[in-house]
Parts: sequence; structure tokens; C-alpha cells
Amino acid sequence: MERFTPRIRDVARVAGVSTATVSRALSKPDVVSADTLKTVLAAVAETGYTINHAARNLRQQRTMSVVALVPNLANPFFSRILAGMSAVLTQAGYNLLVVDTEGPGVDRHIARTLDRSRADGLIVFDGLLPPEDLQPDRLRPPLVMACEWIEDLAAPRIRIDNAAGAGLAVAHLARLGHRRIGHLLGPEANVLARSRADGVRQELAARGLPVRPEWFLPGDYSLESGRRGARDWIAMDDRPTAMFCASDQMACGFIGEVQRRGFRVPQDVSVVGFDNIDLVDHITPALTTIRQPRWSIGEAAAKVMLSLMTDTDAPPPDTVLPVELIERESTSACAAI
Amino acid sequence: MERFTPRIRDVARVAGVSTATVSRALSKPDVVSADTLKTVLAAVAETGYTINHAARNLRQQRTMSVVALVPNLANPFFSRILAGMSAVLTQAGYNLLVVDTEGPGVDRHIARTLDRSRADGLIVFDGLLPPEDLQPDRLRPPLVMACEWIEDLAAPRIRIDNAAGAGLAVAHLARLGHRRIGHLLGPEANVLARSRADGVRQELAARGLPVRPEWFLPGDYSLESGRRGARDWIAMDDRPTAMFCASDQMACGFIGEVQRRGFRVPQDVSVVGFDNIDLVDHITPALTTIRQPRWSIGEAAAKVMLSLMTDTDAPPPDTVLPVELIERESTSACAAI
DNA sequence: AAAGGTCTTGTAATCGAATACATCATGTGT
DNA sequence: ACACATGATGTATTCGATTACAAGACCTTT
Repeated sequence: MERFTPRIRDVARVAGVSTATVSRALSKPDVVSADTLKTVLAAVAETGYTINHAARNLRQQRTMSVVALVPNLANPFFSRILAGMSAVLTQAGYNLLVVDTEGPGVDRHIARTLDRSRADGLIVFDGLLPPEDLQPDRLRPPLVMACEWIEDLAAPRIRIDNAAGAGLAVAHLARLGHRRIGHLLGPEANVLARSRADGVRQELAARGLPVRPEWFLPGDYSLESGRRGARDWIAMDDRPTAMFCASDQMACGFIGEVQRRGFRVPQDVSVVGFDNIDLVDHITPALTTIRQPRWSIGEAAAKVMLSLMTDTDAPPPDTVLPVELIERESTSACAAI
Repeated sequence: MERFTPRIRDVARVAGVSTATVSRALSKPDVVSADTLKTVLAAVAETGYTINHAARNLRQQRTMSVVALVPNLANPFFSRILAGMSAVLTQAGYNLLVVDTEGPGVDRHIARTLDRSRADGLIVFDGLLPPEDLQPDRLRPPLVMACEWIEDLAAPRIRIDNAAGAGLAVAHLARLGHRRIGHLLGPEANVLARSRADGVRQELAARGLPVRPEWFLPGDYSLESGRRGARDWIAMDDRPTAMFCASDQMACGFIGEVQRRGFRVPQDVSVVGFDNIDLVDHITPALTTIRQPRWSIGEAAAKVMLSLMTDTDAPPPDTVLPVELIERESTSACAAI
């Protein structure tokens, strides 16, 4: 066990070949002779050689890693998406690294530092990053937007049909006889939140149901804002009999608070969420929600990224994945007259 | 706007100085003259130069990034820890990258590829990684174990006193008059789970309460295993009146399932969790739990890592952070005679 | 005025692997 | 037997920055 870290030339010396041959033996085994290959591999084993990634990255001008920028890792929504991406990328020999773009102590301009010498690709899940940090140019690695997107930024998008998902939720409630349907909004600046709110309005209008601005309560996807939404709902004179929440987290906060204040779900208010995070199948009542195919979103994002990085032809500019209503216990027929 | 990516020598040419001077101007501004500095910065702006990290990493033999290996990003437990780490590391000029070590499509041996040429430090939250991939040697970056740890692996640890936390939970239940206290276990292989179970046994014994093996139900921290635990609990003839769950996720699964089967919490069974994830303050009943100082854990891990990477003297080998009981609504005085 | 110091800058080596090009041995076709 | 293709390997350059060392300019001290 030597005290220095072996380099390719140490392997070459031990194997009695040139460094070029060692390099070839390791990266394109089929171009060297079988004998040489065996000798080199033995020498690698003997020296304990491992490649120096910095050197390889410099020479090849690529890093074999893809960075995912996610807003708020605290949201369990992302975990399965990341797993789906990881599966595809690992398969293709790439590493997946995750960076949180939100919260105290986090640099908003992190994307600026993620140039080609750092990552071969960038998959962005945060629609609020400064576009100028991501504008494609020769320094920036290829970019894919997933879930959220940034207007005016030309990049392939992987997303679901948020408006349609919201429509499913509203249609489900309407079918149960609800005519007074409210919506707990996501953050104003968020494109998804806006699409969902639009979907709600469209579906309500299409069914001739009232679209009352005061029934669109402010929120920001968080548990805490779900709780605030519940208080707002309780404070109303003229309450909706059903609430569609733009995220499961808000739905949990909402349900928890209304129950604590003595209301029953779904008897006093039906609640629909959005995302289908693992948790919502386990709370009581189990949450009716709109399922996003999270694993598939991750897979699709990774595949588009791969084709962006390696293929010559352009990937699909916009991939829209299907959503689905999952009926559970938090919704029931409208009891009001 | 040229079509090539500018290099340091392009800046040097524009500024009319040598590449060495440009390099110094950018990394140690105080050693170059004020005039030169201004010229160089102007040239940088003009060319749009940004550094090539691969080249710098190769030359300096470091990457300025720290990788965190977490088991299962789906667990919201980690988010605030990561944020705490990120805050400290960003401050010190390091990047934090997160890699998930679990789930389908994930490479168990990921740690093997994370050598010095990839990361300057490794913070591991997964006690089940193969130790041989982490054994410190000249190739491996400095290592810190946080939350979990691996026996026989010499590395500084940041952790909480799990046994004491479990003790707090049991003591709380005992104080409420419970004499039949069960424990929903974490995964058998997990060191934390074992410590917590030991803490339960110790505290029960110390108080002269029964330690019945059939009241230690199997679990694995997951929501689903909480649900299974509930079914096991329901199936018992001779049920505990209180259950301490080794994770909040299990406590949620447990409470959801017993409620669904017609039991009330805390009237029919008191429940204590462990972790204090954000969610548990919002469900009904709000969960009584053991709080882990997650932000501080992250901060402490990052600080120890920094001293490992930069200082000459050794950091504390074992940092134990305090835990605390948070009393909410899921526990109440024992109703049984 | 010579000696020595400080400040600033340039020259050239270096980090470790990949690869363009050259070289040489062997095999194939006529 | 000659021309030429093929395969395997070596030599030397390259990726883009940092930095040891050298050197020049200028100032201070004796």
C-alpha cells in the first residue's frame, strides 16, 4: 500500500505499456489486444488505480453528471421524480446531483455557477429562478424544465396538464352535487398554481357553477398556508361546501385545522388535493386527490436530457403526461340543501 | 458575442497582461496593482469569461464541493438538515450536492465513485452503506457521519442521543399513567432504531414497567409500516394503551389506520412519534413527538466537515445534540383502570 | 552609489487523462 | 513477391487553469 495515489502512468509502468494503452484498455477495451487488456487490468488491480475525474472532465470537456435544481426539498413530492430520473441517468452512465434552490442559506443564483464545466445538463424544477441565469448560450449546459417552467425561456418542458387536473377535481366535486366549490390557491407567482386556478375557473364556468373570487383563497402550497386557508374558510359567512387545494400539503393543513375546529371531513366540507404524495393515503380521512405520475415525470425528464446531451436531433419541446383522479374518503355527496 | 467560450488567455490578451496576472487578479485581488485589477476586470466583463471548473479542480486538486449521501429523499426529515448544511457550506464557498442512496435505480456503491477528484468531503446519513466503500484512505475524501453511523468506521459523528429521546417519550407516557407501553420499531439493521429500542427498554425497566417483547412491533420507519403496526396492535388481545413509534412517519401511518378502524387517539391509544417533521403539527390529533434539532444537525455536520477539510487539528469525534419532547394532542392520561 | 527589500508581473512547469498522429508488425490479394 | 489494408501500440500534444520561480522596477538604508 503506497502512500501516493496511483496515476495512469503508474499503471502503465507496472503493466509495461504506454499510458495511451492503459487509457484505451479502460475506456475502449475492444481496441486493445486480449493479452494487453488482461495485463492492464491486473496492473490496475495491483496499483489500486482509480481515475481522476477532474482530469478526465477537463480533457473530455464533460462531467458525466446532471444537476437537478429543485425548490424546497422539504416537499416529498420530488422524491419519486428524482428516483425516476436517477434510474434513467445511472443506466446511461450519468450521475444525478440534487441542489435545493430555496430556503435560508441558499444561493438564488446557484444556476449561474452551474456551467458546462460543472454539469453536462441542468434539469430545473423551479420556475422562479432568474431566467438570465439560465438563458442558453455557449457556457450553459443543455436545459430541461420539469413540472414548472419559465415563460420566454426556450427549453424542452416535461409537465402535466395542470388545468385538466384541476378540471378533474372540480368535475368530481360537481358530480357529487357540490355547487359551491372553492379553491385554495398556490403561490401567485407560480405558473402551475395559475394553470390550476384557470382550470378551476374553466370547469366551473363550463358547468354553469358560480366562480366567486372570494372563494379563491390565497396559499403557497405549504402546510401552514393550508391551515390559514382553513381559518379563512371558517371565517366566511357563505362557505363553499367543497374545497379543491392546489397541493396535498395544503389539503393536509386544511383538513387538520378544520377538524381541530370541530368540522368533519367530508361531511361538512369535501376536500380534494393535488399531487398524491405518499402520506395522503394514510391520514384520516384519506385524501381524494389528483395523481401526478411522478416516476414517469422523472424518467421523461431524464430521457429528454439524454437526447439533448447526446443526440443530434431535437427532443420533443413539450411533453405532457396524464393525470388521474384518485377517489378516497375526503369527498362525499353534498349534504347542503 | 463570439461563438467560442473565452478562456483565461483570451482575457489576458484583451487586458494586455499575462494569464498569471489574470488568475491572480481573480483569486487574490490584493496582490495585483489597482490599475491592473481594473483592466483585468474590464477584460473579463468584455469577454464574458467564466472559469472552467474542471481545469481549476485538476490543478488545485480539489472541487470545492461536498456531497451528502441521504437514504431516501422521500423522507421530509432530511430537508431542513440539508438546508442547515447548505447555509454553512455556501458561506464557506463550498457547494452542497445531494445524492439519494436508496430506491429503485440507485447505485448502492455510489460512494465508491465519490473519490477526492469528485468531492472534497462526504457527509453520510446512511448507516447501511457498505463500509468498504467508505473506509478512509488516500483516495477517499474526509468523511462525516450524521444521524446514523457505521460501526467500526472511524469518522466524526454528529448525532442525537436516541436512547435518551426514547426515554423522554416513555417517561412522558408513564407520567400520564400508562403502564402498558409498546414500541413500534425502526428497521432492525438501523443503528438509530436499535438505540431507540434500547432507550425504551431502559426507561421501562427503570420505572418498573413491563418490557414485553410482543409489544415491540416490527417496522421500518415508513408510513406503510405504521399502518401494519396499527393492524398488529389491533390484532392483539392484550394491547398496550400507548405506543411510541420510532419515526413520525410510522406514527402517522399508525394513527391513520387505527382511526380508520374506529379507535380514537388519544382516548383509546396514546401515540408518540420521533423527529418532529413539519407535518405532524397539522394532522389531527397533532402528534406528540421527540424533536430533533434538524437545522443544528446540518450546521454541526457542515462545520465539522469544514474543519476536517481545512484545519490541521482534529474535530470533535462525536457531537451529540439535544432532543426535546414536544407535547401535543396525541397523548393523554391513561383511561384504563 | 551600492546593497537589499518590496511590489508587481511574466515565464514556464504542472495537475492527470484522452487522443491525433506516427509507427510497426502482420495479413491479404494479385 | 509487392502493394496495401488492418490492427495494436507508442509519442507527444492538448484540455485550462494555478503557481513556483525569475526578473524588473522602484524605494530605502548606509
